[in-house]
Amino acid sequence: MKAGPDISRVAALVGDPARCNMLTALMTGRALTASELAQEAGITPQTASSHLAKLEAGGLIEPEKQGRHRYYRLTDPDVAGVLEGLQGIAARAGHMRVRTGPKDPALRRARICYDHLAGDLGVQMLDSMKRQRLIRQTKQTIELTGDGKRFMAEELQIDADALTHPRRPVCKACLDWSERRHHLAGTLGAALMGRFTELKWAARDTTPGSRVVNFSRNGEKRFAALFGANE
Amino acid sequence: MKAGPDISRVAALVGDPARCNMLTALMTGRALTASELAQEAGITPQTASSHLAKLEAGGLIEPEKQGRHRYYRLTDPDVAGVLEGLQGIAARAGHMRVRTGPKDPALRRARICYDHLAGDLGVQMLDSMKRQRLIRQTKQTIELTGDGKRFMAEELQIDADALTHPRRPVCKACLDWSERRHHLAGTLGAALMGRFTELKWAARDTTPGSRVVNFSRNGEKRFAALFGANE
DNA sequence: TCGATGCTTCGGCTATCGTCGAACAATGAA
DNA sequence: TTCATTGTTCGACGATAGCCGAAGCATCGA
Repeated sequence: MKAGPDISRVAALVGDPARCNMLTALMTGRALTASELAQEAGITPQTASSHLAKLEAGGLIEPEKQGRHRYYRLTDPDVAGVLEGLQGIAARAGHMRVRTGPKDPALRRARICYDHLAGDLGVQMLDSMKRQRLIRQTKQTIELTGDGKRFMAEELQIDADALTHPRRPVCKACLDWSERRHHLAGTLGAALMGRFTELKWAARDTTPGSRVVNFSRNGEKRFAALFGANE
Repeated sequence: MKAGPDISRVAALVGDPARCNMLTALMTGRALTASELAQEAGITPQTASSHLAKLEAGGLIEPEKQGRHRYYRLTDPDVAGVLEGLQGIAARAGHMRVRTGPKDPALRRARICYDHLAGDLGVQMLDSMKRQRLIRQTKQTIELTGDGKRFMAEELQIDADALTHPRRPVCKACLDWSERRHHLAGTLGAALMGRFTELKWAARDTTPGSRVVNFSRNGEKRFAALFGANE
């Protein structure tokens, strides 16, 4: 009947919200593990595994085994191109992001993305660090400047040199789910989140499975002093 | 919990086989009626009506009322672009729709892909143009060489400099459905197809909705003289 | 060797959505 | 008017596919 490539099968892969969240998370160009992607999509690892297998079979993503992790990345810049094209059409049709709505504003403000801070405050922190020249962002990589290392040591007692890891970058830009802008990931992002917790500036919500991060009144003040929007 | 420009909703629209058939049928650029599209998709008019309403709401197609008919067309060349991109990905993944078979050899030989020549002859033309160094293909882009511009002007009276378009490239490689190789798209591809039609070398099949392109005896000879396989 | 972690497979539940029959509305022609 | 054609709405059915709990591999570290 019809000849040609089966577009609909590929489109259907992108058509599922969970898979779509995974794909957009991968649009940074960086590879993410299966669990990270599951968290990004807000689903359990089992479900994610099923989705990832389908995306792989559809040629949209490629796996790379490293130890017991499975890193996935978009197979091709063309895939990202198509996703961008779809974004354009969706935007034009007014299908803009259904703001998670007042349903869970806390999740938009601050949440855990794997092990680091995401949401409005996460994005704000990365912005502020750039503005204060604590980090330098070149093409694809981010690294701490000398000022940045001093800042981490003096203000937050974080030894930047101790953060090197064989397979994980110290700094990494991670596309924010709700904000559509980058926040800081990598071992530094994780270390910062850990320090915030230790200092009792912030704590993960006690609801099991919740990714919300609650800042204390004092914590919010101290955070703003370091990474405030008006720095 | 979905955020982001809602690309999954748009993708899901394309993800249904019936709707996808309608969209590909519209890639000729021609407007088709609701019943024609229903037939093209192999579904009843009731079902088609529902699908068309969804596609319209999603901004993928636009209706135009004429008497008791409703003509639908793709809203935008960008939509066609995304569909082409999906074709490319699907083809790479080997998700071809099986029926390419000997079912319609004419369709495999020459057909319209949106507004340019596709099929065996389309692939052959691009190959020949490369061989004659009329175009230069770098990493991701294709462009006309000086020789190419002269060739277009002298042999086909096409002013290459007049083909620039704000949102569409002059040359673009488009993965061919049946051949699994590239043919020439972009404004140049469209201009060439237009010239072939004007010169009466080729004509679109008169069957409504058909994408077959019929070459005249003379047209085939002239085409072969310019883009023959043994050039 | 033992546990811990990351990921996958399996089975069953549920909800979504595509599908069509039937009836209805709108247009055009006799 | 009356009829034919085109397209839509409504209701119900059924298959597809997403989801998770539980269990099973695989890998790493000790």
